[in-house]
Amino acid sequence: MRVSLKDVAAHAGVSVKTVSNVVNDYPYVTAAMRERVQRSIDELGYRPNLTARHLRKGRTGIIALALPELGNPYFAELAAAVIDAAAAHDYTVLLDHTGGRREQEILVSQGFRARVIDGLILSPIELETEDLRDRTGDVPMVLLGERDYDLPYDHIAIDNVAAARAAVRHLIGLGRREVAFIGDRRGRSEPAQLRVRGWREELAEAGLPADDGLVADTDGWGHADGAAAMARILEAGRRPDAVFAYNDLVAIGAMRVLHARGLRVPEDIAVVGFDDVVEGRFGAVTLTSVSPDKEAIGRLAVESVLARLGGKPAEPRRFRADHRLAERESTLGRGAANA
Amino acid sequence: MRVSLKDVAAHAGVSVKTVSNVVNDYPYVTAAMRERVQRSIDELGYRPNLTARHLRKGRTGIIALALPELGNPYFAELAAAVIDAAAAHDYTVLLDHTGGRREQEILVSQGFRARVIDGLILSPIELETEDLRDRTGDVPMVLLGERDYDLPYDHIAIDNVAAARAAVRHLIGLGRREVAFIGDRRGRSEPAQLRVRGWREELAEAGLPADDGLVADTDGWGHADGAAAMARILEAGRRPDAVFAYNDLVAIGAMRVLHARGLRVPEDIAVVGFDDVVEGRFGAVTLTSVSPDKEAIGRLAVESVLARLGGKPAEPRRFRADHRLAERESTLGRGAANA
DNA sequence: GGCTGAATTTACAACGTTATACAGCCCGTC
DNA sequence: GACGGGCTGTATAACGTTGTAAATTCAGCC
Repeated sequence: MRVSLKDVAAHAGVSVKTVSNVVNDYPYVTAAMRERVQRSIDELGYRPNLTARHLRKGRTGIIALALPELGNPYFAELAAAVIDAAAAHDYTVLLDHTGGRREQEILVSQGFRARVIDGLILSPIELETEDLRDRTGDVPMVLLGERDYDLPYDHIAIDNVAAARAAVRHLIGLGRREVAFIGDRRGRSEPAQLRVRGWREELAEAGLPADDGLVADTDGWGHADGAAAMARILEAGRRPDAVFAYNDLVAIGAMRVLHARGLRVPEDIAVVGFDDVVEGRFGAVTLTSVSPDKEAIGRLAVESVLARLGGKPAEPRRFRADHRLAERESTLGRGAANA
Repeated sequence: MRVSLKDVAAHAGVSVKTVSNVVNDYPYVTAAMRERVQRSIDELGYRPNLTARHLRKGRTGIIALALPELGNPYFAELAAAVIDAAAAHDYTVLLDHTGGRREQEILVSQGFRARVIDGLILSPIELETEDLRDRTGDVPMVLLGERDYDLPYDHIAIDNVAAARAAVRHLIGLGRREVAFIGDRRGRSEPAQLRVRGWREELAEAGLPADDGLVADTDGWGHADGAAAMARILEAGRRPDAVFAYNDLVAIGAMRVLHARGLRVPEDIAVVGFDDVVEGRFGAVTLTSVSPDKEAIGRLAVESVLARLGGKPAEPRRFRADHRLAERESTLGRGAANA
């Protein structure tokens, strides 16, 4: 059985509290006593039981991070950033994935999946505002990503509309006139809507028509979805000279189809993705992509959830993490600097 | 403040234990009592404090999974498999990443990173047998991956030598005669050694020379490492007709370089990877790859760590998960079935 | 040598839960 | 109508830790 404070106390011939004092570096302990107790601790191999400590203190030292899917490298990279940011505050991260399904997201937001946690960072996809309304308020929660909820939770996102506009502006600046958007979800995904809006606004500003026939829906946001949507556009007889994809996976899937049909990127069709995942930097054609500052997002998320720990009812805050456009071969052509 | 059993008991006018009995579906509770208590529970919004429950029961319901890096999609996909397998047993997963660094791995194996856990699944890269020798034995641990430790821990791996041989056999069967291996770590990585061994054995069996000049070292196992190694081989004036890479990321990095230099895959050089990550199925040229059964690995890992919970000192077991070769365009050429 | 006050150590009660053991109660039986 | 036994419900004591407050020790000083 495991060694407890009591065992150490008996072994050292002192009270339990004294051992606790040594373990916690309580100042009023004589050097002699400290050494004597420490010897017993070492000898017995005592290790504090964190569950008990947490029960006593009311904190667990764990925050949960719930992401739609780990298979998407964007989320994997984000998870790594959150884990590192949490470690810097002596917190560990319990990871969950929701598949982006509303039910799972509700379960997570209510704390039914991971319940021994001090805080929750949730990246919702389908979750609705009403799903959060009667959330029991004991565990602070921070929302991540593009959805905009009118609720008193901290929220960390990048400016999707601005980012999308920058991407489309880049394409227009390169002389492209027919820019498709791939990755809408039949208007039912808010982040996709924001990016479509950016696309629309930037085209309008350039005096170009925003042709709804060039907005392609997808079921998901993986490689296969991008490939299927790109194929549909081409089979409908459309031939845009540029594609702005919801994310990098969709973009890479689309490029795969273009390649298979003998269309050159970027000569025939330029492609811009979103997320700047590592994968995009190592395809046959490197991918131009909107690059959110993942470290900043992870850091902000951890810091804001930890700041709420005391249950302080501060005003909810909205953080905007930075983004930039990483320009690569899929828009600039072979030999482009690998930004 | 949070509602506790005591509050519910006071509200319902019964003892604490009775409320506990209702919560835990203890059979000897009358329907009337059950309903009365349940009403109080609902009214007050009671939710059990798992920390306390865990303290009492000695279990936390959490297992830790420590992987080298999440950025590698193989590990992200594996993590997803473990999370799902754990959820099937009502366990949640605390995720950590070690960067594949020995010190981090030691810390994790000793439980210094995540300490509120019932069990640990560790995928080591640099960890040495001696690092585990004086591990304090309270938390059961299962090792994942290719390293072979002579220690009493369950271990789950695929047969690396056999898998590597299958990959090389496939290349030889396609008529390739000069097969490079990319991704050794100067002989210091055991899993790489196993794959090199498979490469060597299969070449020997085919009566082909195993040319050490065609074994390329890398510092890591990411895209960039594969790209650098491939470039080095070509710059040394070598022109193999096939490449077997340590993993898919290395393979994709290598293909990127081949493409940039105008070499065609597979016509000029066929490429085989390892891990079968999704990314490999959506490049301009889809990647032939050794495909380990990740679901099986995740399932076996969770099941064996949970089986050890009682501290039963059963004989350590070694599980071999299945693998197969997913044959795609990087060896078969355009139009290959997308296995 | 006893007094004072600071420095050190300790006893005890929590934190919220469940296991154990026991106390009623109701029912049928002899 | 007392007795045994199966149902229900309860008091109490843990689980291992730390905060509080009280007890002890000790040095310095009159």
